[in-house]
Amino acid sequence: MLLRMSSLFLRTLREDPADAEVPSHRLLVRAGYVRRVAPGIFTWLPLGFAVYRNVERIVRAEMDAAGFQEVHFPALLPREPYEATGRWTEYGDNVFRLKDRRDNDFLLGPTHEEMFTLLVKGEYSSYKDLPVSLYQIQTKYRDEARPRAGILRGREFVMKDSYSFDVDDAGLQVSYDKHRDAYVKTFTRLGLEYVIVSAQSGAMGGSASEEFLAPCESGEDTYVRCVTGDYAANVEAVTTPVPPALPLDDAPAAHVEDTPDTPTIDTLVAHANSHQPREDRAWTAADTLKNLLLTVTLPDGTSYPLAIGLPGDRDVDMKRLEAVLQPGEPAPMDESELARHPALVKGYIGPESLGEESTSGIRFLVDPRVVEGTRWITGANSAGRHVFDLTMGRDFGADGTIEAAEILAGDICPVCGNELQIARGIEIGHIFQLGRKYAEALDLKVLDENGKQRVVTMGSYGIGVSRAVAAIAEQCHDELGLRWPREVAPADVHLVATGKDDAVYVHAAALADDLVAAGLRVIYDDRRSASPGVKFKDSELLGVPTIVVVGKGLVDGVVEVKDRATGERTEVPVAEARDRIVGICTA
RNA sequence: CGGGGUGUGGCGCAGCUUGGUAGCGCGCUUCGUUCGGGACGAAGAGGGCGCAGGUUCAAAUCCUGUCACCCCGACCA
Repeated sequence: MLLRMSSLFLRTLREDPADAEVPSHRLLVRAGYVRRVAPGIFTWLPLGFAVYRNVERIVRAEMDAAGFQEVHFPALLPREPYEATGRWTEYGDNVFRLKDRRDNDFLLGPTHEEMFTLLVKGEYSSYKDLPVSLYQIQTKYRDEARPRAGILRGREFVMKDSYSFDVDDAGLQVSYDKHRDAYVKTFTRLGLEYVIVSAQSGAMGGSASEEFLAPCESGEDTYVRCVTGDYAANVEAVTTPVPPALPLDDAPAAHVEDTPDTPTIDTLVAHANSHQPREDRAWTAADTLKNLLLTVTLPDGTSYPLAIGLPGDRDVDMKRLEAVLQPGEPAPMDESELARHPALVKGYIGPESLGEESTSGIRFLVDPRVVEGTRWITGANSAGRHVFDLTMGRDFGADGTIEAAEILAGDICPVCGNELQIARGIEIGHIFQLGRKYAEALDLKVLDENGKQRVVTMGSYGIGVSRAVAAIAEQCHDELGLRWPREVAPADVHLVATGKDDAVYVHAAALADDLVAAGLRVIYDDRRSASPGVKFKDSELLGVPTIVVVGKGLVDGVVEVKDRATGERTEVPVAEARDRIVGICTA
């Protein structure tokens, strides 16, 4: 493959595009790989499309190698299958909807669980046919409320989605593990640095779920990892280690105190330290118990009140809260609802007024850190007063625990007890055990060996193919431009001819042909009008891994070979150039 | 949906406060010089200022309305 810059459909930009913030977006536009056509919708230009195809090729190769079979659904889909699983309405504004000339409803597929389930249902009906895993590489459409970061979060994007079908949970686990292995191979080959984190399965339902995240500042997902490397999880899925219970008798008896002018946790702590000093150490915000009131709305429109108690040094993480309450949607309790619970004194709500057995009857869940024997400063259910040394298990109880507190750097690893770090990443893959949700909704069953109907259990596995291109760009660039890993790069060699000497161009063209004949993909900058500076800048911007310069060294019988990633440059005798370059590119 | 911001040649921007009929850089065309780190000179092509009303002798500039886009947040398999 030989691309001549003089005729290549490419225009690089000297300046950053005004609408690009993240590096991948900026560089992919500047280097002429993509162009925006509408918010979250992009055109791939020749070099960008070459990279995209390389990523797609690798993904496909690894799926095929794992024994998964490729199919291809339409992106334009009828309403009915999505109606059957309730997602026609559930997806809301996020799905692109349209009508045909007869006024029938259609949608542009945001995901294809229904279609795969129905496909298998239509073809298979025996346990002997299972397991089977099918996949497709498809353009997906989601009308994101706010597309952002260029290719990273678009409204049209390409995704590889796979689905496994098994008769039982053991089979599902095997299929899941096979996909996990295939993903590990795929992302490694793509040259991506990634972490595998435990995740919530989200609205898709199901149980076991892991995400592949590419660590990166621009990433939208926050995850934690243990300094020892034995634990990583999406913040939504982090579990808080439960501290050991303390003896109930060690704490002083609970006592109510007047605490004027303490509207915030900080002022309360200050007041406590000056008026009710603790015997062993100073009070901190972590010694206060704050009780939040929520109204949780269920999909059927009904709602119920919920109280959450957590240490005062932490806020509620709405994402975590929503994840655990799903499908319920939490919102702060409004004044009118609050007014219906006379036992609650706003600002001074204490645990004694909460709980299903209490006067309010409101379900009360506490943070896992609130274990038996812990003593708290908290509301006394009386304006202007707080209760001190209120001890869990002695003075109050709860209806259960809830993982809703924000995760902070330095929190304890649930596996080994070391500290957790917080980092951001791009979700490039997600695997999870769907279970029987879709099979049940769409009645996918097979006959087992006893002739009985069995609901099939499914797994669902996705790789963001177009997003992976951006993720690689995020991880592989420097201040000069992109630095593609060889296998996804748009070419192996970027051959630059400089100067005005015809001999240089004759020689460079011959070298380009030789390299192509040796099986390399070559971009040859044969432009006579561009200055050397422009050509060097462009070669660095485009990010092809090996840059070869034929120019002023030619009179001394050498060409220059540069490694884009390391910056290393070597002079190579002309006679050896071809073999040396081929060697580098095929190493 | 809430907050902030921006719409002016292909791209990046100035001009708007204090109305007078649009400018700069990059890119593009032609000629000449140049040729190892985004060359230089000269001559050009290309927009009527998001859109719709209004005020005015006169509107990119003022007023009203509207649309779009970007960023932060909410939302998001």
